[in-house]
Amino acid sequence: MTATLDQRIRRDLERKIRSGAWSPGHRIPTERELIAFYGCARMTVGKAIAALVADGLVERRKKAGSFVAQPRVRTAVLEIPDIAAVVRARGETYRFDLLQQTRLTPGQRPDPAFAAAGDRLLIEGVHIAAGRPFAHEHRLISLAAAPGADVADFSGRSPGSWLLENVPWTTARHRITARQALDVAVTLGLARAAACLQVERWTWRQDDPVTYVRQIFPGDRHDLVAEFAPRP
Amino acid sequence: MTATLDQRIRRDLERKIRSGAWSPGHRIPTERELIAFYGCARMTVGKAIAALVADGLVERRKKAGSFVAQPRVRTAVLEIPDIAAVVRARGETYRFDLLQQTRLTPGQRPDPAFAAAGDRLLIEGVHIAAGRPFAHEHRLISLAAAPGADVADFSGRSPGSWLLENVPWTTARHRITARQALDVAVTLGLARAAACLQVERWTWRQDDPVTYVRQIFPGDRHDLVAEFAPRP
DNA sequence: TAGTGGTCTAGACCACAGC
DNA sequence: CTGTGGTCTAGACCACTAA
Repeated sequence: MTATLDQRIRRDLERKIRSGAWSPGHRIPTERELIAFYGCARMTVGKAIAALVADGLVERRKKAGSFVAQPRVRTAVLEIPDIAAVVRARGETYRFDLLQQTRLTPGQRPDPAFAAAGDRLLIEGVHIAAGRPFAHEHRLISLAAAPGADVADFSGRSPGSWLLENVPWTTARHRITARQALDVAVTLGLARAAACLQVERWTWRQDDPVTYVRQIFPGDRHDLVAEFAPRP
Repeated sequence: MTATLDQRIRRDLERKIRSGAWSPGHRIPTERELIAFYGCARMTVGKAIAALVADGLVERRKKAGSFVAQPRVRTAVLEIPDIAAVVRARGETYRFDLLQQTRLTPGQRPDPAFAAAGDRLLIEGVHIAAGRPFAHEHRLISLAAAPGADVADFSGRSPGSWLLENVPWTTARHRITARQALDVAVTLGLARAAACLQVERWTWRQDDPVTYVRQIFPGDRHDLVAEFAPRP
């Protein structure tokens, strides 16, 4: 009861939808009807309905009105946190073991996954949790987009956290697949056929590629959880 | 240039942030300063900034002001679409082969992953794309939450799409892991050690559990892509 | 305590899609 | 056409908190 007016209206409408009292396709009252019902300004009911639209509960069509949307398993919000933070949240010690750090010139070892112009830094390493391998990391960094990366010290500290602090705002794309350990089996201390979760991430600053990273987790030591829940 | 005023202001501010002109921690002008600059009402700049807050680009503190947020790889929006829709979008034929359909009474074969009261329906089947196995599905449905599921016909049609149409609004939680094919290897036509992507989904209506589903995809035939991009 | 964001009002005009 | 949502204005009061 201490919430703001638009939040209370929003919850009121959401309850009617989630309970099934208003089923999918049902036309909800017009903004002007809701104004009269709640005795408030139009902007206030508009804000409440806009939040429901953002959550996919309602669809709006001009002249026709606002309708309860068909439920769909559409999207989920996936947490892709920093590995060091995950490990420390478990109460385990964390460190990053650097296996390789090489500067590549444009022609050298082109990677189809990461087509940055100019020099790139190739980094390979292992995230260690409580003394045991937690994830293998293979990373390429564009030195044009991240100047200073070639003189940073990645023995002990993961390049991911360095980039987070030193390269400003980014856009990212993730790809999640399953694969066998194979060439990283020895590094991770697994059988070659062990199932692993592979997360790839491409990061841009404006339109320039900044970094590509491929992280491989033992399937039995890591999972990803995605929530799709209404906002409180 | 045809966008609305709040969108143009939002883009204007976002460009300053993403380009690095305003770096993380920088204090952006107050709403009242922006009003003067853009010559508009306070609600309009408020809407623009609220959108930036929703995207995690800006943090606001009363009395102190609004600041460019520290970039974090926080969350990504993951598409978890209907399997039938994915297959058909590829231009392949789709069907669902039912392997087992059993009604369970409360005491029978309790599943730690799905603790619904009352009778449950256990469904096991395979999603078939272009004649080849695409995913194995193991599902439990609470008959209290989804009445009618026990008389529905799931030979040919996936229970997921049936539920989507027949059970109103839901909340969902997803878990993504990697595993070997093992007991579903024969069904999917894979080696027992083949790496597979396993997606589990728990669904509630209000606070009542509706269904639990575990889908297993051959690692080389499926992936999940998550975008974290600014809104246009 | 003063300045900031947070919320709300009571209007207004417009574009658009159904009728 | 007419009603709907979409957007915007020019104010207002309040809660919070950093200075």
